[in-house]
Amino acid sequence: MSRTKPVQPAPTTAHDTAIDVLREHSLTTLVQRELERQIISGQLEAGAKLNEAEIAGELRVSRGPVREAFRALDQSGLVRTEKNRGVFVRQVSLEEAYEIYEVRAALDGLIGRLAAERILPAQLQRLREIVKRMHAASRALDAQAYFPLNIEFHAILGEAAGNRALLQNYQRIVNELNLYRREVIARSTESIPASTKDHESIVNAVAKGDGALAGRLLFEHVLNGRERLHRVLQSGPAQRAKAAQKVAT
Amino acid sequence: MSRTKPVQPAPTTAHDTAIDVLREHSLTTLVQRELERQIISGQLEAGAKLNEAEIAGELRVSRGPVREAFRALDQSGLVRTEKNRGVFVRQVSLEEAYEIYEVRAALDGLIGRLAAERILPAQLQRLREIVKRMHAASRALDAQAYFPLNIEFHAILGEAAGNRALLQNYQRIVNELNLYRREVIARSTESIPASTKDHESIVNAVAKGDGALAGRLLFEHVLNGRERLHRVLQSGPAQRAKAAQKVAT
DNA sequence: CAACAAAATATTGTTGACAATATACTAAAA
DNA sequence: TTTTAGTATATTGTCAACAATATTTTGTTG
Repeated sequence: MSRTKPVQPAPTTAHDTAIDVLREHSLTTLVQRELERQIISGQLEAGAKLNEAEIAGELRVSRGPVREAFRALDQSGLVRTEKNRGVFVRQVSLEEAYEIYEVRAALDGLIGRLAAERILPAQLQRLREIVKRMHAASRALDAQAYFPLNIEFHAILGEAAGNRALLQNYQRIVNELNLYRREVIARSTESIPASTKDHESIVNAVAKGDGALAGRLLFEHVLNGRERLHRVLQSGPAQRAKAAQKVAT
Repeated sequence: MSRTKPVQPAPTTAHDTAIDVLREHSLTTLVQRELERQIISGQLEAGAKLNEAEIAGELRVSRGPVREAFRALDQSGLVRTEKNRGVFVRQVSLEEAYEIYEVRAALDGLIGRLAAERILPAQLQRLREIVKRMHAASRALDAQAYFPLNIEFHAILGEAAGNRALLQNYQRIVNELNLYRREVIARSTESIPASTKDHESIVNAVAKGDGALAGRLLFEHVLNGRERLHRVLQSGPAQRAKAAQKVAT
């Protein structure tokens, strides 16, 4: 917490911003964000039990704020609460993931539709550059380079849609899907070429201002991703390990 | 655990259920539900400040569970929190309502698409009956009878879609829209005939199993509703009061 | 009387303590 | 050895007190 370095003569902006952080955010918010980060990043893995006292101790706060953060995380679908037993990082089953994919498809479809109508030239330019880099990563079968591009691609589109309520719901859904750890497996290099083609078509539709087409393409893009996941999961443990290894490298 | 009541010879059902309620739900959950109910019903009106101590006193609990419930409600979009100032029933602006309508359209579109594929004969039968009653209410311009039918109609469709994740997100969105108090105004008798026609077309598409059509119709149905709202709001204070009165009666 | 300053009050933020429940452990019996 | 009952420990649920911050009231000054 104490960013105040006694050595430094001028406790200027650095100190002020630290104060501002505490002025704006309560301990509950800080705890919530930190746990969110740990869950999303996989640092806290699915199914893990969150011990109130332990977390409170690590973050140097009392159990109150931790419990409040738990309620928020529960509502946002990142953890599940069992009365008198504790809270656990949510495990998303295959069936749930399937359902969530459908919801994401609908929201992404809307994003495409709106983005095609409202996107700014600068944003379109960024999309084109990303697709270009995706092609390169695709040719090199470089998953490590591809996935951040994929995330950025959808982030730009979400932004371009210009609908805060939509973006908020979308983000929550995407977070939930990321809980489905096995999804990582699906992020094998196999799906990259097809996915890249999808992205290119989407950008073209958006560039044309064809909202209906862009919406449909994005809708199908998400469901295609779901099917790719399905196929990888059915390919058996051996291939799965292999696919996962490709990613891990 | 000890169900053995030395005094009572027959630990009756009423008592058992009360015990079960406390076994399953924490005070936080109870507070959350009660506040949800009051907000949705309008008993707590938009913008109202929620006083921790006051609510805790009314519900006979301490402030802890109330604060936890606040965090959950905040996350679900029903209240807004200002640090060191308190929590307030969320006020949804016209702009926000517009955005939320778009999200609802997308989700309702998905509901239509899925319901057309998965609906059960019994559910379809219920939909047909509702539409029949809607026609009656429409002819009589009976808003009081119409609106519950409308709610039930969409509830059945949501159920028929058979996607829990979807239904959950849908419900949250609808709750948020209900915070837009002025929406009530839009529920004037004027929109009933058009809305009824929409519903009839939707049922037909669902009955045919035409998911694409049902989805599109529901998507447009929601956006039509938004436009009807827009028109009523632009019709000026006089007409607005008149329209509201029609509903209130 | 208006505007400002300062005290008094009310409200939220945080903490630690206690109660209720679940889990882990130990020992006795089959 | 396995099972089970009972006990000890750990963890969650709830509460009340304290600290920090906002709001209101009061009083003073121009």
